Amino acid sequence: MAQPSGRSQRTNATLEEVALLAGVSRATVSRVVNGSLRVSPSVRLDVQAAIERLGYTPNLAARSLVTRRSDSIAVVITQPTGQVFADPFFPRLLRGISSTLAARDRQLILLMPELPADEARVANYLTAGHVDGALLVSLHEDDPLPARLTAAGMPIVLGGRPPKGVRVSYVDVDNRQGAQSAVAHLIATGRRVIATITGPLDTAPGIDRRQGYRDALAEGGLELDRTLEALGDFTPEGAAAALTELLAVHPEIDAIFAASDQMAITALSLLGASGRKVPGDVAVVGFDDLAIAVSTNPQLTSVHQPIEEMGHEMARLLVDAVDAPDPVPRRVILATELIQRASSAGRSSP
Amino acid sequence: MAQPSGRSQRTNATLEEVALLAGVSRATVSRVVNGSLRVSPSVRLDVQAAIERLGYTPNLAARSLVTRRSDSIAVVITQPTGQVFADPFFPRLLRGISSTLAARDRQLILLMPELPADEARVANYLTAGHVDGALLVSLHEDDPLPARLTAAGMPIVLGGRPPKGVRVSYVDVDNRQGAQSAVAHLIATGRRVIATITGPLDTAPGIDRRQGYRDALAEGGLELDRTLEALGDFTPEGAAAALTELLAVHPEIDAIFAASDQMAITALSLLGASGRKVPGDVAVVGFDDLAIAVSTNPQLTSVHQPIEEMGHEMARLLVDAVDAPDPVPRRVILATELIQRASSAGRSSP
DNA sequence: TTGAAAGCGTTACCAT
DNA sequence: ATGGTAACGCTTTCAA
Repeated sequence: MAQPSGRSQRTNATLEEVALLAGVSRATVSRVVNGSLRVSPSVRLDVQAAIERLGYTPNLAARSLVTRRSDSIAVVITQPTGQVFADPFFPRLLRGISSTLAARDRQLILLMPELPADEARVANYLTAGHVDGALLVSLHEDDPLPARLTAAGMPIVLGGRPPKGVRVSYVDVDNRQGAQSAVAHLIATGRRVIATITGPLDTAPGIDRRQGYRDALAEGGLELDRTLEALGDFTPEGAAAALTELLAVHPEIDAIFAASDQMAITALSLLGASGRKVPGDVAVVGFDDLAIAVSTNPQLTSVHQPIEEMGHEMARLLVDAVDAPDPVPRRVILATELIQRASSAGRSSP
Repeated sequence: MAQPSGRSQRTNATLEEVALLAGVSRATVSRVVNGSLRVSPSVRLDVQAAIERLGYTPNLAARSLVTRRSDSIAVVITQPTGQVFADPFFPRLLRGISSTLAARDRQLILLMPELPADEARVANYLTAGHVDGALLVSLHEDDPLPARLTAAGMPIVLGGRPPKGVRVSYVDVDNRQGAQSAVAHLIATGRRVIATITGPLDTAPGIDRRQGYRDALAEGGLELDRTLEALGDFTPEGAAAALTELLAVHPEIDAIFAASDQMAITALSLLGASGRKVPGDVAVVGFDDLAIAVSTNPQLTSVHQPIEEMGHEMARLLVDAVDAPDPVPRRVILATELIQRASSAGRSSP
């Protein structure tokens, strides 16, 4: 597995050396390091001084060998097609996860299987007990990983609603409510022929955002017209195709809710090309609230997702589960927020 | 350090159990696992069968304890202000790093210090010998980490040109050449009053891209006019301010090279708002080639960076250094590519 | 409250 | 080519 040669190693102080310097036994030093209460204050001070002096840091490998815990958590990002990466979702999620994990003294081990072959490797690695738990992000619909890990007794938390009837803990943003508020806003500002460009309908966000669209229509007393629902896939190409079709069938459209900013931006430019004014003729609302939303012309109204907080919650849930195993799956749904900008300004205000 | 309780653990097969089943000694099994040649084929087969049967996976902690290597690599992302994250740079870089590391059987440990306090923790963690080497990305100008790690004998590779006279291995994209090709293209298509919106000039990309702009001007026989160089900071706000100033002083501008797509997109919308046609009146070229470059109106010409390849090279360089220590710093500069789209179409071709 | 000693699972050296 | 046997650095009974 690892045949390459070794390398020069900073000789770190060991527990033994600290014990020697402090004039106590290894066991006592260990107790100090691990915050045991059964150590007299004076000895504790001596030991701490010795630790300080030697710059001692515990050898994680040795500790892990005996405790059978690694104090590290895997984050598994199973990139679907690779295309879904037009936004800085992962950096922000990772930042959220990372800061919470750091605060609780866990290492973040990042696994990004690309090929199906990698996935087997990953599953193997995880079940081999090298990590105490796993955070799973952007799973495909039929990914066997959650079931396998759960069966192996490994605590996991998913990012995003799990497919089917998989009973596991997860954290998600409220896609449905986010979409609902976006469309409700369009209705409130006088739009009546509201189309949507959906995400792929084999993904939870795609499904949930469309449902939010339908919810808002129903609540607003507008009739659901399936020909106003164009299937997109979060990509510019897909959005362009969907919108072209939409405009051909429904030239009277006065608002579009796109299930992603990427698609909304495409819509912005296509609408312009077709001679329609935004928001004069057609209002556009996106989903994601990417940074570029303020750079488009006009600036894009969009649904903001608390991505870092999602990371925080995922890490918190998992670490809690690792520290105190509990078979009951938890779920956390985070609220989204509609950020209103020029692309959906009411007709009264140009 | 870690006082919380343990947790249920999958009891993995051990070397001992495999040895028992295969009817050989632990040492022999170890040799098979590590691909030693000094094992007879028949025994090797027996052992492999036993491994398979038991689903044996080596205990990394135990291995690391004796070999004094962790077979894991840290990726340290010291996010500067947090704003610089308008593009999916990190996911792509991480993907590149991850795949190369996986291919060479190293674990990727991700460290994202946020506060200066975290940085101390990180430095400590790294020098404690828990990883075999570190990949450092997006350092601030005066970050002490490279020096500290190098002094501690830890192999490191930087992503991006190092500040000042720091002598370490690094991988960078050819920002200068990329900018040069962008501006050369503008000159070649008949533009004569070419402005630039720079990045922050205390960062390597900011400096290098401006230099590329100047190179192209010189090569094209155009005189350098510093009032055509507006200071930006990669953000929409900064770009807007810079461009407004620029247009006030030089209403005759017929091309803009923005040091980032984010800024180029802002320029696109501001130029439109000011009544100028792109590319009819003014050509615009960006840098990054973000996915949205194809969704803007008009589509944005931009300099493409091989980010995943950058990750590959970084990982490769580091793992090589870990396996075969060598004090000579290496550097790899990756070529960029100008992707021509509508925003810089020549005047002859509308 | 403290110390002695027994492992944890692996590698690597030394015999055979 | 194979096996026996020390380590590796730490935690954790068990005694004292």
